[in-house]
Amino acid sequence: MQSANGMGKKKLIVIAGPTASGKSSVAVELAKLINANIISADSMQVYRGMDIGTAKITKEEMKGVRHYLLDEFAPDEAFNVAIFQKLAKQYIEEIHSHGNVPILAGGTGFYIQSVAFDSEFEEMEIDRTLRRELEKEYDELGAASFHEMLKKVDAGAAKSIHPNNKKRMVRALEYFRLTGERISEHNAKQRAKRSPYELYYFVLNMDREILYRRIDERVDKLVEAGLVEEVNSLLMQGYSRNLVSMQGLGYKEIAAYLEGEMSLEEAIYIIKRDTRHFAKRQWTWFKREPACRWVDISPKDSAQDVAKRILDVIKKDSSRIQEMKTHEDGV
RNA sequence: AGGGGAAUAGUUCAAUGGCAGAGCGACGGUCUCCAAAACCGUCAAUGGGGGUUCGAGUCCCUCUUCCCCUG
Repeated sequence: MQSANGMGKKKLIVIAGPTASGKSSVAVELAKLINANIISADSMQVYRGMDIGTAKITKEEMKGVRHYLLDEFAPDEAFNVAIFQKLAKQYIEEIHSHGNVPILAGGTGFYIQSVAFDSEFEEMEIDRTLRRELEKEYDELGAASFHEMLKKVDAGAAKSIHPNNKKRMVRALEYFRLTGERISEHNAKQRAKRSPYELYYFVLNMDREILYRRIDERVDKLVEAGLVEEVNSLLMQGYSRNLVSMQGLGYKEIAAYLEGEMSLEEAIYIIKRDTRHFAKRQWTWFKREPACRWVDISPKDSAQDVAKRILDVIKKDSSRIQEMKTHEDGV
């Protein structure tokens, strides 16, 4: 019998948080405690050959815990939420079928949402042409006229999307043309969804000052570890600067440096700044997600400590759900 | 010490004597198929004192601070 509060549902643990908060190692420690497997929820770590810039977890750091969705794509392959969701759902099922618990770990809130709340995406692989056309139309008509056009078919979307936001303007109209449904209505429906999982959604949280310092330090370390060489090697292999994967933090800036557009110092400054901005956007995302539980950590806490604290919360919740279940059965 | 120059938002720069603006930043936010992307909003300044003028960031005097040159 399926009902609210996770009864009858399968467990899914999420370890999220801003970049450089220590998610990866906490996820590993937690996985060791409960015999779980980890699915990476990261839009950049799926790419092979992009290791240093994405601060990808190493074999040793995995400590024998199985990780999914790392290194699955070449840097010039298309990747997006829909693809992520499809694969992640497959892996979750596979992990459950082995009797293990899946941990979704990463910083891409949008991707986590798509799995944790099972967003619906239509099949639309083929339709790159329509999007191209709409993008062209947007450029030709200008933001204001395009906005008017959208308003005629989907007033709700037109109201909530800023005319300057080309990506979402185009997407909203594309969605309508493709499905005949308004994206504003679709989104409202999706937002009302409950998780199909017994969901434990944790967000690692750290003092802002401290996190920003960690980001600066990490960028310096990445450069020392050979970020420039990594980007150079990708370019030499023929991966173009305008690939989506090459828009990742650290990659576009170092590519610009290698092309002589800026000094290395400038590139490093920009990477640090933009990574801080990124962390801020991640916070904003998780803040508006009501399912999130914030785990305050300080740099002194070891990954094991944090993992234990998280496990305590899971146990408590889990036993409450169990109680409710037996109570319901007894009635 | 003498001579010259500068002083405007956290920072880099704007502003015929006529409503002090912009970029970067900091802060807040949006997000349901490019999301490490894309986009929006808010904050914040004329170094101190005097004068000229209907009106001074702008002109004059003075103090302070900084830069350059000479010694």
